[in-house]
Amino acid sequence: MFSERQQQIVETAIKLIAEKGIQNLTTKNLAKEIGISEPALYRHFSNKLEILKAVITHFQIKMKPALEKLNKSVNSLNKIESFILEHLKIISQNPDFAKVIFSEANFQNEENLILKMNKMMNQSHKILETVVQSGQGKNEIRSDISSLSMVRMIIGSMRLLVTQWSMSDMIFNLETEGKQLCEDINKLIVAK
Amino acid sequence: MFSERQQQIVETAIKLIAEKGIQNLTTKNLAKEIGISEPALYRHFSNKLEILKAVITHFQIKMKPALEKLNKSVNSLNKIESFILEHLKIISQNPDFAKVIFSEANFQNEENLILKMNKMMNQSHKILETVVQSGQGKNEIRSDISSLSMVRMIIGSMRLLVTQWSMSDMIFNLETEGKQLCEDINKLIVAK
DNA sequence: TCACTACGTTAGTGAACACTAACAAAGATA
DNA sequence: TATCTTTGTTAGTGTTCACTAACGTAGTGA
Repeated sequence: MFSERQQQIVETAIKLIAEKGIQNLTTKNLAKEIGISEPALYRHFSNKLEILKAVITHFQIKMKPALEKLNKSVNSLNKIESFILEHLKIISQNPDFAKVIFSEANFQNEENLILKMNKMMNQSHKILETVVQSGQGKNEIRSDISSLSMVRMIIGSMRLLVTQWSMSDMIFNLETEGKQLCEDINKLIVAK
Repeated sequence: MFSERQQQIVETAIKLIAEKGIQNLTTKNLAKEIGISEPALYRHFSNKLEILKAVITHFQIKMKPALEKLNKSVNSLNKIESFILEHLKIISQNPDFAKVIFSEANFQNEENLILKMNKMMNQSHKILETVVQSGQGKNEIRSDISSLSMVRMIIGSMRLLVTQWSMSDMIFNLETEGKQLCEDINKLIVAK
């Protein structure tokens, strides 16, 4: 789908945003970082907006495995644990993601980009909500709490963990800290 | 501390950011929205960065009451409920806040602004962590979960709720939904 | 009355922005 | 060999950016 050069452009764009925010993503900086001229960028993308769209598509592709691995578990609690840890694994392997992926506001000025980003997020939330509801049905997860609140707590704490990791300049191990969070979530939501 | 005109500038800046993101905050747009000329802005702030600093200070001032009301409760669970609901109350009264306050990445390009923003956030987190730990000591809150995880879940779910509210164009009632979340958090963390 | 301060204005600055016109050269195809 | 496509270059476009110089004027206090 994307040529090698296109992938290089997208990955460099993410790197630039991660370093100094969206305002650091200029065609000049992008071309310089790659080592080509500005007009060369336009041989691979028709304009800057297309590059940003490709950035989001890139996230979608990279994050997909985290959702696919859910089905390897049978138990709902294991599925939730897998959901969290697989996401954290991918993010810790691609540290630049952390700075960009949860900052929806970055793309706020372009209607299309927000929609694309929201769609991606909502998809994840719905999958997790299905898992929680199914777990409640099978009496693996406590049923006195709404699945909506549970999903908010699981995803909310995961996102905050990533934000803290990224803002602390990756000072702690994301996956280790994630396992601790998983254990604690597990204790809270398991059915008695 | 801030003159009336300065306050008007800060509030209009927040409005512009909320509408179309940080890239919509230009001196031209700001002056036009207020109804004065661009150079007039510079009679009240020496440059644009000072305006952004004032935006964060504005948040600090507006959010302060949410922390002060904590001491009106004795019970730890009530304190946590108050922490969440007072924050949500202020945000729902100032809807523009929602779009701006949790988008740390917006200010990523200016070292000083990130520090100022992080400091504000960490202060909140520490206060809440103290409340949780004290609640665990008094056996009001279950002690088999680390206070760090609890704080992450409470603040994480609260932030996600605000993000969802803001991204859905305030389609639901933030305070009503917040009360439901509080109830569910309460059930999860109360000591048995 | 006169000077000073506060707060506006118009008209403009250089720098940075996304993007383009025109051309060059290497490799594949006819 | 001749032509076309792909992918790069240099040199530039008009627009927008934050910010400034110079000036006007109403209100205040000596």
